[in-house]
Amino acid sequence: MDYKDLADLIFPEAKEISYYEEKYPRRNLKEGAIVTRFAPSPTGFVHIGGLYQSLIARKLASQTDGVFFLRIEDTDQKREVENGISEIVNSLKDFAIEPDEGMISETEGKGEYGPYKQSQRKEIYQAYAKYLIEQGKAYPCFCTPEDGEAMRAKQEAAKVRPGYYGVWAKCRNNTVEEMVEKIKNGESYIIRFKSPGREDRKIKHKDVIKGNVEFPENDQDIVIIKADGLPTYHFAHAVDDHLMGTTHVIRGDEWLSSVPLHLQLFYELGFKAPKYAHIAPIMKNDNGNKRKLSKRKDSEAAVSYYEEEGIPEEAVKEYLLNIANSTFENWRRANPDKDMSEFELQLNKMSVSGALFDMVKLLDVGKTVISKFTAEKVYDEVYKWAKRHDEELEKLLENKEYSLKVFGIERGNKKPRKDISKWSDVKENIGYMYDELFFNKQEEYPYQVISDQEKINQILTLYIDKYYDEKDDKQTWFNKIKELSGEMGYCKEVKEFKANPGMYEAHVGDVSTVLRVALTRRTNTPDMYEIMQILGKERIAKRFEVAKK
RNA sequence: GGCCCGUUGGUCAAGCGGUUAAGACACCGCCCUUUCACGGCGGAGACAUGGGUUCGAUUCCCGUACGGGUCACCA
Repeated sequence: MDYKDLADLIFPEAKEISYYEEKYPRRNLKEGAIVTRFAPSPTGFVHIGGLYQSLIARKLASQTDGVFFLRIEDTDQKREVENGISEIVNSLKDFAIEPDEGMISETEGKGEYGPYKQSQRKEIYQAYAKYLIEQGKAYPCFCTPEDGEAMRAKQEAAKVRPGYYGVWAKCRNNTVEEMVEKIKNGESYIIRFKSPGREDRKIKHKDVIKGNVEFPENDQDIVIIKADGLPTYHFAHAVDDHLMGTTHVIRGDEWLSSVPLHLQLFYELGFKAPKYAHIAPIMKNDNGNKRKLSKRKDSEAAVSYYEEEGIPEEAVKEYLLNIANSTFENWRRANPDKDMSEFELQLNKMSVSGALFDMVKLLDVGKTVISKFTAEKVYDEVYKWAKRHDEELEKLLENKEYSLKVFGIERGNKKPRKDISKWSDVKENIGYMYDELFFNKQEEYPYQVISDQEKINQILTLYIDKYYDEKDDKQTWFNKIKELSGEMGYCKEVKEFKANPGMYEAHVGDVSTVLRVALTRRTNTPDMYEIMQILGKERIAKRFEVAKK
């Protein structure tokens, strides 16, 4: 009886690993090409951190003519969620991050290195587990979960390091005969890796982001195949990333402390280890404490939040790129019109510690991004968003020709307006351009300096009857407001007004404010000349009548 | 608790032995011949802490404090 017999008894059906090594040949890519992946579990919505990782992975692969694939890690059926894969696929799609290979729907994948869903790779993992058993590098463990708990309790009481290692690894020293007998008696078991490591030895590792780190060697006999026959994360990671030709493992830094184990696994399996890039998480300030953005507590942790708010995907990605490489900001200023795909991301310039998520900054990026959109693009995006989230707005936007005019105000010039940072702002920002919204709302008129209704009525009447002409150019239009101010006894020039305090009751700006407020019920709007042009005299007159009450 | 990692203005961050310690967002003021936004100019605001090493430490070493991560048949 030897390890070979044991291996055959445990996995009689498993193929030789040479079969898989041939089936998945090394990728034929140019020197320096990065092969990487996003490997989430289908446990619910995609986290902003996941999007961050995929964005970085996608960029790196694209920059080097490499490959980016999507692998689904569904080895824990307990945590699985319905339509979990579609959720992930669609989220990436929403942000225009397209994998070259991997899952493309709940059930289908594309690419030569699949299946890309771990639950469908069971036989592969078992083949490699069998291979380890044959070499005496893995063994069946008959300890029950209850045994494990008891062991931990004992370790805790004795104040020793917890885990399945050394003298605590009861099943590691069973003879082959004992193991075979237990299996034949029908005892249930799992497969553990027989770690050759020693805790008193150090291992040095250079992480692409974190730099040099030093850890004790791994000496835990970790589980590689669970009772359900599926692998644990660690084992699946080693087998998959080897077979799929991953050159760079980009993942959250909660994995950093598993590196000694992973390196050991790769070594004992005879695989070449990939490079590791451990990304710091995106944090949130919670009452003065930094903590990871949490799926439970923080709505902004889910990428769906950004779609719901109407923050353009470009803005979210630019913001994320900002966090990833601070040089991005400079690049963007130097290249305001280039596509962000032209920016070259550098992994080793990524921050070692987690950045606090800054919504204010994101929205600032958003308004800059939107300011560069054409009216047509703004219209399309707002309309698309409204269809999903705002029926009332959607109806208004059905008048495309008119809406394009509205979105065209102060847009397309050198200094475009920057007043929209997300699509959910739109209704509030320009809703008054639509009569349906304007007249249906019972809002106050927030007059400022000139607030006497008599005076206001006088201004409105004079303006519409005597001064306003649709054919005026902007200068003439403005001169007329000055004239009106003069006629009302107000100062025609702001500078003069300021130079002679107390001399005038109000100035031309205050008169403009009256017009603006009567027209829009806002104290701040885009260029009033353009607004009037779009509204037309008849609608202006009607609004003034209503304002006069 | 053990083991790792980190700590530059409110936030994101350059700098890595000698700098007036960049820049961005936010904030404040002024200007831009009507508001707001944009833009321009200016302002306030930082090297966690104690010891070393050094002619000189934000930069190097050690300790302390604080923060984060990790110690599953979850990923």
